[in-house]
Amino acid sequence: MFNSLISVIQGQLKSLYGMEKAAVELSSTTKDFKGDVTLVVFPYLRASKQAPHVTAEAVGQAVLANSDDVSSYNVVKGFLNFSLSSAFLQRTFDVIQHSEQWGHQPTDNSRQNMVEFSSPNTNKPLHLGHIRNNLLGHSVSQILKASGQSITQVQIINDRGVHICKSMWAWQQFGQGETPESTGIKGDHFVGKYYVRFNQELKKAIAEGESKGLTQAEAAEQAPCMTAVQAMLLAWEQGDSDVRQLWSMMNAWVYKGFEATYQRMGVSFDRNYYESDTYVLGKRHVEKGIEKGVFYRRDDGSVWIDLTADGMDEKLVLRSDGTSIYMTQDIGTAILRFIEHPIDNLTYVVGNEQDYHFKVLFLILAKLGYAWASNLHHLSYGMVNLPDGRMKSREGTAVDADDLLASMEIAAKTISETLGKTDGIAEEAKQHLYRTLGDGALKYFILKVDPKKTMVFNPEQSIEFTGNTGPFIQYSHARIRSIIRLGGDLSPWTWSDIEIQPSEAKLIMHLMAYPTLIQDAAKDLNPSSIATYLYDLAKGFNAFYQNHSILKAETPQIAAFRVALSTEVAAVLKSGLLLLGIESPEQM
RNA sequence: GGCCCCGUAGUACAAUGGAUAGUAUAUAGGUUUCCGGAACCUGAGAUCUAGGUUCGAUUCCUAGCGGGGCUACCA
Repeated sequence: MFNSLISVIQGQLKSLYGMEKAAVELSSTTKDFKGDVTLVVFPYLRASKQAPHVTAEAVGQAVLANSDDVSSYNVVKGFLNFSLSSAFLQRTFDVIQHSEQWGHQPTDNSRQNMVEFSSPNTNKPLHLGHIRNNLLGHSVSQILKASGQSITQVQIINDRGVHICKSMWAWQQFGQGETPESTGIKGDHFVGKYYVRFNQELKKAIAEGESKGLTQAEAAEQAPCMTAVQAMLLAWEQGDSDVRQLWSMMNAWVYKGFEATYQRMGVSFDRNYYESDTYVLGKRHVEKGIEKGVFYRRDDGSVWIDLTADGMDEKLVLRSDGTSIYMTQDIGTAILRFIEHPIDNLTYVVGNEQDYHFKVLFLILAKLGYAWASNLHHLSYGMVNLPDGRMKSREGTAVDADDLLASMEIAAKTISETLGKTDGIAEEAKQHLYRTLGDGALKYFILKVDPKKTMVFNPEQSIEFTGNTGPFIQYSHARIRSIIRLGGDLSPWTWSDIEIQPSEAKLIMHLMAYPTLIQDAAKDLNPSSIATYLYDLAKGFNAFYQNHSILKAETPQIAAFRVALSTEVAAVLKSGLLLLGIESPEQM
């Protein structure tokens, strides 16, 4: 929206100081100064050869004379503050009002991006760490879509390996044939129970080993349950039908459980990859890489890449027995995805403990000669800690995803009932509402934090519904919608009926920033900027609402304009919350 | 040890190199003739330390201190 103003400023900088295509950046004026947008003139002093305030004055005067976007200006030291004209605000609001979906770009099918997220192990239920991953993956996908990209959402499920064998072995030993159905336990929790059981056995065996003078590592290695699990893993690799059958059955239980959790969180995938299918991929590429001289084989048969010249280590890419590791699989899967799908970008949502892994992976793919290696992105997010420290699933301090979602819903119910605002809503709609509000609180609490930062999850604070929270924004939205409903039929209005008030101008400018915000959030893969924006918008509207009557405005035309403005604010609140995976109720 | 990330009010989070470092909680107070008070308004409270670059540094660079992660023929 500032394009014409920026080009006027550039034109004036040229005619005043002979600057060709000067960089012009406008920022919004700090609240304690008069004006709407600010140009910092320090960068132009070299060309103007004049004092900051003289330069600012000269530019201000020239721009005012040549642009009807601004109505006045003032100068404070090197800061040139413009006030936007009514004409500019009117044009801006007209554009917002007449756009199909303000802020969203139409999907450009030539911009294909694949987002991988979630990617759980199948031996235990999802926990709080997975929640951050899923919320980020879903939100970033929505943001990329809104920015105009075509998105494919995928996950790779770690369905094989030593972890699931531990659950399998424990179930075989102690399960006595019980199932999720027979016990009424959700499938993923059921399998997780046996993972815990295995670890109890292991702990006992280690204690026993240590008492015989073994080191902890030796004791763990020699523990009977561990050797049994290793044997089971080998049998799986060799395709042993009993083991495979057990494996399929237990994974199926887990998938059923996961599906319920995903649905509850509101996330979905266009395609699932399974590690049992992909773990052998990549070997062929390793062989080719050896021929190219990218990798080298050691005497024991293992294959490595030397990255010391790039400031990293030597990394293994194939074991000496010829089997794949994670890296091998990821090389193969990435190549496969670019062959199978017409994508030009691939984004991995994975925790920052794997920063090094992805650095190496991307470098290897570049060395193998794939041009798209520069279009691989790692959305690296920080861990979620509890107020008293790190979560540890083995110590039982992990926050279970299903429990957390359920308790948020209960908290929402309690608060809503206390406030007594849901009387008269049908019972079924109430259930949905509590869920929506609980989700809103949780999702906003997690997504408002910069993804790359380690965050503290405080259960008590996460169910707060006042202040900088999801329900605050949901409430603001619901209240606006309520007013609009009350308004009913409104008289027609034109700009000649309206004198835009300062707080209305602020709202228009806030709405104006939405498209750029989405583009920036997409570029940075960062939903937290959306959260901050929505909170500020809701707060700005509430301040306006406090001081100006909407339906009982001075004239019916002003009332109609304010309803129109409110409608656009509500639409952006709703649209922005959806980018965070949060619904906006009409009533709460 | 090596490599990477992070240090902002009591606590939790903001701040494309720009003005007097924002917001929420907690804390002290205020707003009932009014469309939804889950709201609004006011007060007090912070950039780990020492250098450097810059007209200007929470932001960039160096060193130190503190916290976390990675450093497996695990994923």
